[in-house]
Amino acid sequence: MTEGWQPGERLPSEASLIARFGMAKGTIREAIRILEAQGLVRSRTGPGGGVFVNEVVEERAAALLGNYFYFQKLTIDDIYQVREALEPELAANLAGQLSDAQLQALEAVISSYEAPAANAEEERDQHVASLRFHAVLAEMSGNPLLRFLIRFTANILSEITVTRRLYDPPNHELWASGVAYQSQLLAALRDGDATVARDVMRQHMRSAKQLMLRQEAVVTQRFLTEKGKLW
Amino acid sequence: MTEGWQPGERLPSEASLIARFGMAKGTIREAIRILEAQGLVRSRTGPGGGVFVNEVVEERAAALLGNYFYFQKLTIDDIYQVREALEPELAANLAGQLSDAQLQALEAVISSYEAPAANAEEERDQHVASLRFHAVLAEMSGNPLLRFLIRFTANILSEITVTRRLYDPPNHELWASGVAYQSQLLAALRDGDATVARDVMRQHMRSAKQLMLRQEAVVTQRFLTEKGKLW
DNA sequence: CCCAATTTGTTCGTATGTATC
DNA sequence: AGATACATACGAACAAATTGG
Repeated sequence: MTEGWQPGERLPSEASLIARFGMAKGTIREAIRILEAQGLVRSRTGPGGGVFVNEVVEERAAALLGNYFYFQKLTIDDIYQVREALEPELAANLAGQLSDAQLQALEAVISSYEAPAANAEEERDQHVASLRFHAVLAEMSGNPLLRFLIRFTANILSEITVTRRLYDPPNHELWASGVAYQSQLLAALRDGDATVARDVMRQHMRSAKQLMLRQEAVVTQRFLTEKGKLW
Repeated sequence: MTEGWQPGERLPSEASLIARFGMAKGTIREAIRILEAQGLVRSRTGPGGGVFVNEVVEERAAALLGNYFYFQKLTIDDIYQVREALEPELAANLAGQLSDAQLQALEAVISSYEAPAANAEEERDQHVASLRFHAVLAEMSGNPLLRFLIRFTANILSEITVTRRLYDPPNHELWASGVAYQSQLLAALRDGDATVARDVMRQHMRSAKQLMLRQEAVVTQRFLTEKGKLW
């Protein structure tokens, strides 16, 4: 950071770091691992290889933050309290701002679960896909903080849904109301009506929270893994 | 994680990990460093020492997440959009829930900046302390996610304020309105009036945002003038 | 206060894997 | 196909820190 290195730039080779700091290879390598674990650098072997500055990607940041909440006892209530605050804000923010291509992308997500699920596996996939709607929507926000937080919370919920099998037994009510709210929301976004978009999203959150609570409030006692990831 | 180890429990010694995985000492140590960088373990030398499972602490989680936003270039607008959504929710949530001791703790924070600052250094400290009010308030929330997010955003703002010297020149208006809003908020929290608490906090956020944006504009102008860059 | 045992921390030399030219 | 320039891995030795006798 103090050197002002940008993503893609190469750090000095192991050999030169050894010389520069007067330390042994093992020590230097441990230091590099510390940076690598944080997602700040990546290393490549071979000629032209080396250690390179890396822009921390969302997946890594979310996984690292997930480690923190592995030890906290998050409830469905906790997560939805935050979602109820953030999601309507996002909806209002994006109303009238989306291109036709973006609106079509959102429609495509909805269409992936507008038909009733035939079995438990499909039910699970639709559950995850309906949370993916929010991740896709957040992706369209110009606010990196809001975007990250909404995708992170949706991801946690997706994790809980999959690992705790909250999709089983099938909840037709949750499925139907979710599709209805998201369709209404899409219309409001297209119309550019921020107030309606905010209200619909707020109702959507409150409704989903109640239905999820009914499926049973459960804590996250698990690392975020690839399973159930939205990206 | 798969072994179900809890914070405080000891991992196998380096020697046994070397034997168990059939790898060299350096390789095992790099693996441990990866866990340590994430805040998941800590290691101690000496007899009775070793590598221990560690509950990821908030500071570490915030620092790791901060690495992500180091590359995302957040604006004052971005941060306040999230604060405007989350802080009123927290205020409403805590109304009527705080003990006398907690209310007094909040009063103590406010009192640290209710007298006008004498110089720039004091001005800076008061700026930071007024953000600390929100961190202390969030600490009292039973929602770990909401608590973390509010403390994280307040921390980012505190950093921006200090590194970009947003406290200079002194802004008497920001200082006075901040104290007034926080005092009103405290009264509402004591009265247990969630609606008023939410509204006061919302107003506080909107006001603070406007004033911060004005400070930012001042800083930008000063920067451009100092550099002699005109366009 | 010192010594011995235990465990992580560091060093150095060597060998291997991998990607590029 | 082979030389080269990197990171990766190994193993043995030594250093430092901590605890208990």
